[in-house]
Amino acid sequence: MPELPEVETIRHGIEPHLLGRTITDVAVREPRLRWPVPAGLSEALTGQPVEAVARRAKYLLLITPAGTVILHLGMSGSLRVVAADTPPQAHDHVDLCLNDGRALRLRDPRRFGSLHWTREDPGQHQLLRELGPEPLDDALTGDDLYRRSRGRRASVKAFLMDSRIVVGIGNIYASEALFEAGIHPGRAAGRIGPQRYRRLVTAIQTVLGRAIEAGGTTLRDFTRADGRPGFFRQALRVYGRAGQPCACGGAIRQRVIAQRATYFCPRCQR
DNA sequence: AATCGCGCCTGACGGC
DNA sequence: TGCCGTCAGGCGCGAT
Repeated sequence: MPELPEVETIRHGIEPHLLGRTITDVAVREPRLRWPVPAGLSEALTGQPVEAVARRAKYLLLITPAGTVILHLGMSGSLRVVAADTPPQAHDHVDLCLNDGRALRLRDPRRFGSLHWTREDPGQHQLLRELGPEPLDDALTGDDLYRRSRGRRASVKAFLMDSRIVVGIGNIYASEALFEAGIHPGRAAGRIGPQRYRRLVTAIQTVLGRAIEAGGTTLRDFTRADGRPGFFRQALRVYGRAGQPCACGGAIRQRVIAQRATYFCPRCQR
């Protein structure tokens, strides 16, 4: 499931294939994604050069002079750059055809992903407007998290996964960052001090940075634009390791916190 | 205002 | 072997 490191890996992978290329056609074989793929995309995009391939939170932004394609990969979405005449397989829902005979192909078996089109500033789009800071920017500080967590009784894990607080952290990296910071995922967000929030921000940045360097985490179906898996799975310290020993000698536990499977070491995390 | 629970969807997996 | 029920999981939305 693509979280921030996986989306950043995809962005980096597709960027050289798109930058400066012109869109020659858009083929929508299955418009029923999380929201319907807008009609008239081909008319809007044909002839447009791709000026930039950007990312905001877990959204990919394909920026053209006429507007921006906003893409979310949901749980199972992937992007490949293929020869445009490659026969589409099951769940290959959308092709953006390029003027070099290739196409950017969106596959999404579970169809939790989405594709939006806006002619306005994408930052003002409904889906992006209310998002919190990027975790890898200096904009995110421990003092901010501390301030915004006051009075919150929900778990720090739920707090971290709230995209209005900070974006890009999903189920895997929430467990990993909290382990790295030595904070128990079930602790109420409002009962953690400023020092520990500063440590948490450092942990988030360390974990996400390392995951990006490794090309993301492949659990089952994540692949990069060229089809290779990511290699961060073997570097995961707690996620998916219930019952295995932590470095401290204790056993890693699994529990449902914030409605999701959560992994932690009860000895290292308080 | 914060929090919770739902629903979208398919493939994998386990039990019988 | 094959069928079927269950679950995972991002995230917006409505209910509380």
